Amino acid sequence: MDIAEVAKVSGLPASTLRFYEEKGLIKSYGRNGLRRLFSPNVVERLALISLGRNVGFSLEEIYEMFTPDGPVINRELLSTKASELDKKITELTAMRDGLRHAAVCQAPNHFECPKFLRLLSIAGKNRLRQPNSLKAKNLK
Amino acid sequence: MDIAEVAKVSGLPASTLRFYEEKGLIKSYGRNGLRRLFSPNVVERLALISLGRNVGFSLEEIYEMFTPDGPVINRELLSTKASELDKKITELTAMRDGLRHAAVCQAPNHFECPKFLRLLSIAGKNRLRQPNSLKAKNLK
DNA sequence: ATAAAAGTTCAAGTCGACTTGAAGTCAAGC
DNA sequence: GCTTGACTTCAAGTCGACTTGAACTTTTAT
Repeated sequence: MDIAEVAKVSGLPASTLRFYEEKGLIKSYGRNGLRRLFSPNVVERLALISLGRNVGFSLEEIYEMFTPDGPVINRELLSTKASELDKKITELTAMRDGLRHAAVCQAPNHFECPKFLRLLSIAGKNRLRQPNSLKAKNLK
Repeated sequence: MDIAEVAKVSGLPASTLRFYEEKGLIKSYGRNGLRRLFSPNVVERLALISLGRNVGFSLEEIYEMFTPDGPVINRELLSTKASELDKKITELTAMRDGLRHAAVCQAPNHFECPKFLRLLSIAGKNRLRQPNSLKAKNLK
């Protein structure tokens, strides 16, 4: 397949496909002149990448998970990521239920509704976000 | 509370708190000299913002959902966002199950495992990502 | 054989969400 | 009353994930 065809069936712009190839996320198996040639199964891989992006993984995480060096699959990493998703599903669920309730709740604002607060606090099991610079700061 | 205290209990750097205030996501109720004064319930609001960020909402979405103009709450928006989360939960769940399986699967790579592919294709109900420029392009 | 369409590289630009730096202002303890 | 440290503003920088533009090459359709 040429890049335009992959773009069409994947829904991703050609620029993104080039960018992904540069990052090692996909591969073309050769060239026709200058033009990249892709095998059809790149489409499946792109679907996986897109799904990964949608669930909040960075390109780097996706690379680590799905581009093993040699025949070695990092099973521990996969389990870890699965657990992270599990935690996130809890948060999403709490937020969803909170929103659904807020949509019908008559409280003047969300913070005066105990039900809303309780739903959200479920996600609060694993509380507030950590600053990016946590590690660096802690060294001092 | 002064900004350092809010930073401490929220786990967010002061720079982020200033940034959020500038964006209208939080408010200080006044100043002591130059210094901002925050009411304690800003902490609760910050927890909601952090949760929102964690579930993938942009600051703008969070603003729209939780900073009503006047007493009007946009209930339809909240329902819509709840449904988006529902869809996302489906994706997260599929990815989680795919990863959990891949972690123990003996197939040489994930794309040769029918179970992995089937799990992911569940999320494929709502398929590939759309290019940013979809609308613009379609006008022509 | 030639011109348009489609592809290529590489550098620079964009966008959201912050962070960092410089330069200045306060308030609190000594 | 003065230093020091916590705060302030505002501009600029950063990072990830792409996108865009310019200059160029190759098909491909006429």
